[in-house]
Amino acid sequence: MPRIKNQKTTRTASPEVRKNQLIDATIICIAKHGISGTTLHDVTRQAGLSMGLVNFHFKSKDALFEETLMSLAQEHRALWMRALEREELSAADKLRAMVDAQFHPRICNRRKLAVWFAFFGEAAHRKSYRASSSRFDIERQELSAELCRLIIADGEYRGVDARGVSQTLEALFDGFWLNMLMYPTDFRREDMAQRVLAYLGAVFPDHFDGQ
Amino acid sequence: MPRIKNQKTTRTASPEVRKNQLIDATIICIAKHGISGTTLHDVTRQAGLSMGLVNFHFKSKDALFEETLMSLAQEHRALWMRALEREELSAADKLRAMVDAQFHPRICNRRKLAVWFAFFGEAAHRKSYRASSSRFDIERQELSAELCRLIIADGEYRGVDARGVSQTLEALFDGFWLNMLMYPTDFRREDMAQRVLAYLGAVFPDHFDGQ
DNA sequence: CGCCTCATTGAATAGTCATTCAATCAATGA
DNA sequence: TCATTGATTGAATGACTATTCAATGAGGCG
Repeated sequence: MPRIKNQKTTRTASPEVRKNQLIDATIICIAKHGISGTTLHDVTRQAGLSMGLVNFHFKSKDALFEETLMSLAQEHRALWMRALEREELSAADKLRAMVDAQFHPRICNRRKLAVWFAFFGEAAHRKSYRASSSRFDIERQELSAELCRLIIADGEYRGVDARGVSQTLEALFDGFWLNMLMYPTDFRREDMAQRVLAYLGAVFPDHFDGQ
Repeated sequence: MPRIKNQKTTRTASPEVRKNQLIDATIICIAKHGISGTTLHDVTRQAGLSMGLVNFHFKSKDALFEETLMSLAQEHRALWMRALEREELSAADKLRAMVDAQFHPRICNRRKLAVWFAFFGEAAHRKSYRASSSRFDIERQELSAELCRLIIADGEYRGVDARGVSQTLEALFDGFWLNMLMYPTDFRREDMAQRVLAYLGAVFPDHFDGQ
């Protein structure tokens, strides 16, 4: 197998490589020890680098944490965005794809969920964390409400509120995530997408039939 | 107005009074500064007491935090338990009462929600936090599943899974809580109970009619 | 009134940790 | 080869904080 040149282990590397390396290490450390228990010593050891590097590549520990959250949020967004850009899909199929994305193993696993909720726990009193996640959350909320509107029009559903359904969806996503993190044996990843689809089936029976 | 004797401000007070005072102060501080940002100096100042008192009344800062979480969990449990103990209520009414309890202003307010999620954020890596909340969560999960079973039998609903509905309910509770904390203007407390009832109406139309 | 018990105080202690920085080292181009 | 640039190291610094404890004070009881 031919190696890509950049992957050779050199002592020095480009800032971008190092930043990603530190962000990855931060995710592992926060998942293991939480935000309050994660020290720069832990992070740099996990990354196999020396202490001073964080403050060389990032303005501060806080900045590292912010970029870590941002990186999670971007990864998440990229996943659900891909489905929505496929013009050939119906509104219902796009919504189905959003559900799948939400429970995709790349973002919906123990480690990442632990980090998400570690940040949510701090978000209440840290504007910057709230800002990072809210930007994409609002965007997704609007897109899913729009999809619901299309489905309601298409199925001529009476007494169903698009905004209500999309907010309920959002709550289901977050709530299942939390319970998967806390009670992984009761809330298994493979079942959760089905649970959400069952909800959609109850609200939009013509578009999401049972099972 | 006659004062109750114990409320007189004396320099010394019973350990129980002091512990509650410190727990209340802890809730305020965690809501304001998060778990990592809450120091014993903050807590004791908030409580109007001196630094050394925490380690006199509690084994450690950690123990104070654990008892704070426990106190939140107990308060929560007391609220939904009260409804379930009223034998004259139907299963559907009991479920309705659980929904109301979940969004009761005494527990469902910005301050308390911030503290709940601060603890959830740490729960991933702290067994003691997980244990505190899981004990009651599991109890409630089983009770709500039992209520769903009764409703399904009573309404002869086909293709509805009691466990699935109760897990979905749990996710809705947690998910709406999180979104109320993060986006209070979009997710207003008064509407959230309605959203949950709308879900129940979609699943059990004969027991929870629209509105 | 004293005495005793126990809550309370806050300064001292010991430990942790983010951040800084002078020195070192690798790579690149002249 | 040498010089320059920029990444890397890790010990030193300084700030912060949980915990301890000796001294103090209040309340209750004989």
